[in-house]
Amino acid sequence: MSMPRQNIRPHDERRDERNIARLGIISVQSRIDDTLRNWTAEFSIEGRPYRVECAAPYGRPHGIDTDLILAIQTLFIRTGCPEHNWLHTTAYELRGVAGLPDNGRTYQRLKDSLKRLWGTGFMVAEGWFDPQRGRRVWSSDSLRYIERVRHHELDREPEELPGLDPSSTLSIRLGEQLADSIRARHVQVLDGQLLYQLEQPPARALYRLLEAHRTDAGGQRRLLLEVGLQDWRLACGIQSERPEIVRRALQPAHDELRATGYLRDVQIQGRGKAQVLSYHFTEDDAPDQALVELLIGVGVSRATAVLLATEHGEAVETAVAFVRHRQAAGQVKNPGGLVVDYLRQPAKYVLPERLHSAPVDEATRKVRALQAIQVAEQQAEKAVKQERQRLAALPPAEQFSALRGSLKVLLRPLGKEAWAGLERLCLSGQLSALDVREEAARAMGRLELQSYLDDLQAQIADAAPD
DNA sequence: TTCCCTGTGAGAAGACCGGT
DNA sequence: ACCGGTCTTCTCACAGGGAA
Repeated sequence: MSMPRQNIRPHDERRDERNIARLGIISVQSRIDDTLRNWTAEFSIEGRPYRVECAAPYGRPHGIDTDLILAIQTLFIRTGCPEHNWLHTTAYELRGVAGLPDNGRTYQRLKDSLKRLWGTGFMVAEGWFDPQRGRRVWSSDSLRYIERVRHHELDREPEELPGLDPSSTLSIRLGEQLADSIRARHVQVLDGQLLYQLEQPPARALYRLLEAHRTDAGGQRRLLLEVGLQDWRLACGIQSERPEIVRRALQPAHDELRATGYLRDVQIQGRGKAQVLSYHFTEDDAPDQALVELLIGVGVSRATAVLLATEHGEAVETAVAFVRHRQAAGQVKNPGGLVVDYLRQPAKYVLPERLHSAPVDEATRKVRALQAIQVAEQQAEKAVKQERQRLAALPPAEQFSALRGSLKVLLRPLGKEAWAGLERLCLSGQLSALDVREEAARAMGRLELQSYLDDLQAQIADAAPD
């Protein structure tokens, strides 16, 4: 059972760690030879070398695995990137954020996908950009997308990854480096609207890959990306070495990305293995990319953000500041909508005094775009705190019933009798359900759940002599 | 079930190269 | 410059099997 949080709609932006996205671990192909369990790729994009060695006992990740890893990272960031690296969610929520249809087959695919992602381990040599030190680290390291997957069924003993169903509760522990890198803000923002428009998984995967590679070390998004076919084949995880097959695999994705306006053009020059692909991105007419990122950060789609930044220029900063101010003061149901409305009809709104600001220079603006991400995360944290306050104010019985689900998951090993005892203590107010849940969650994060449960059991036995 | 992605192979066309 | 041999790459057709 996850903490109540702002629901993510299909059109909201997705977050994605950029280092690993560049490695091409997840193939853009929709089908793949799953007998291939080990592979090594060495390639170079925009002059940056990459070397990856992978083992995937359940087959190489591909197709919807991209959607899933985006959903996992997005949800992890929304819950404030907890230090224990666990994401507690449900198969239903994950499916929704991944943009997959809600039917029986999806849950089977979700299970397969999680297994592939969890099973895939990789050694990365070179090309690891350390955001803390602001430079590339030239060492090799073993990484994993997902460290553990736990699936809890409320009334059944846990099994190893049993079949997922919509009501099941799912806990995913992100790989250490992945989580650390996300915390260090080495993330890219992907346009949910665009992801939603792209019908085929290869097109979505290619969009993610292009975004990761088009951004240079300074954070600037290039308008042209030129890649050698051989390098790009490895970056995309296309298995065939035949140049015409590689092109054929990319063709539908190129068509889709052009049709949605993300790419202006794709040119292919040369012949055979010496071919070079030139991706021409649509010129964002917005004079300043930071403004666009700022808007996306409050939930505006990329297309709309580009439009607004073009039309309104620096007023965007005031608008975003206004919405942040409103958010901090109370509830804003739809921050994206409020920003749009503010920009279109500023007369409707009264601006607080301190938000009237002088025009700022380029550097300040970039810093602010970064801050916007941090602010969004602080907002999420704040929402969690507010929810905690609301729960704390409830009478014991109501508090218990509100938390019943998550307690049941956390404390499942207690057994029926102790559970009944716990219920009595919580209902009578002798124990606070909220405290119990928080302590249990903390204990779980420190891998000390068992000793906590033992303590709790003793407490229950003392308090309720039969 | 149908659809269509992907790998394979045949044959044709092109690129490359050394010899005349 | 021309030729012939060889290797690469392209187009096309087709089959298998995973996705919807």
